[in-house]
Amino acid sequence: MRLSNLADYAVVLMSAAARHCGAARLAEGRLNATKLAQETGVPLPTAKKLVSRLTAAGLFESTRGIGGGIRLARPPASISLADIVEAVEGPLAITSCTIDGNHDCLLESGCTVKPHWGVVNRTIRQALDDVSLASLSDIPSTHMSHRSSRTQTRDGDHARSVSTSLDTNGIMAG
Amino acid sequence: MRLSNLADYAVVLMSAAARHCGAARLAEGRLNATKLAQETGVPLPTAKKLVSRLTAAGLFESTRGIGGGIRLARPPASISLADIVEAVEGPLAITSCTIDGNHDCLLESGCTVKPHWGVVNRTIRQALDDVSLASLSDIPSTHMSHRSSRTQTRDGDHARSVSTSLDTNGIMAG
DNA sequence: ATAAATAAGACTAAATCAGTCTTGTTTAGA
DNA sequence: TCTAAACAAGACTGATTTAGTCTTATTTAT
Repeated sequence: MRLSNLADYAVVLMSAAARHCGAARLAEGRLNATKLAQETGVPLPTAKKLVSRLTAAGLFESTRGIGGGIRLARPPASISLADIVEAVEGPLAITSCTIDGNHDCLLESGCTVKPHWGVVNRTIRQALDDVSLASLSDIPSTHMSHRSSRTQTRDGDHARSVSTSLDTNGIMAG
Repeated sequence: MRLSNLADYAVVLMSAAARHCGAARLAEGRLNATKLAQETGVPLPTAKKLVSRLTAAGLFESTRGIGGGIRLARPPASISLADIVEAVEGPLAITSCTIDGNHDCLLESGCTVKPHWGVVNRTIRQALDDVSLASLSDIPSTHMSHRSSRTQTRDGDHARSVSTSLDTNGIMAG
């Protein structure tokens, strides 16, 4: 029930990208994976990989060659968390049985659980859809889900582990 | 962003248990992991493991010995999907930074993303909380998220792969 | 007191995920 | 026109997590 690290990184990366170029002022920055990695602290190779995926998914537009780079394909307001997560992790489904065409079910037609997954799934998707990239780039705070201050490669150790006293702004008080 | 197989199995298992004993008529059935495995098609060793975890989490009550078995610790109406998922997967948090006390964040205090995870997280938890075990045991249909009709062990091959034409009751039309 | 039945926990194997490296493509400059 | 530098894209390897199997410990009826 957790987001993969890759998806989390992707959100951070795109959030940074949104702050930078924002489809409007595209010629401004000549943004690329390296720059994003520097700013966010995401390891460069991982950033490159994610940029690839996000480009393939149509969230970034890339230009090759010596003057190349990337830019957001759409304005930040029209990109949601759901878009990003789905681009990195694939179809957004809680259980494999909620994926279309998956009929390898062992239970013989007496399953009482399946109908409910659809509801849960829609709710979760909605929650992710309601947060746009634009809103992500506004309020500054402290976060990133790197598990540890891992060894940076020679590509740059622009990020350092910070321990702030800001924590748990409200989780699972259920 | 998918539930682990184990968590999915756990839901199916408890749903079956709810149909059976239901804390009220507890003496009725002498339910145990083996019986649940038979009825649901979940592999026996896996069922045993899950029963252990669910018992440790306080959702099942177990009795050892020759006449032993398990039963729901609380009435089905007061057990939610969130309870089950949390029992199997641990704290319900979308990103590791939403877990209390996790401060291994690489980004140096300018993170604009974190504040939003709390909202998303609460929404998701609510969605899982809104579905009770009681409601799961009512409407029959077809489902289970086993990926394949895998080779059953000698313990029993009570389950067989069924392919119905029932699909996608509403996912990610978003 | 013994043996059978059961839950609990340790262990092994598989799958997935994260991260690194190499290759291919493009364009500026000589 | 050729060469070299910059960049994205994709293949590969290692590590972590997850799923599944097996063994051990505990309890009670006989």
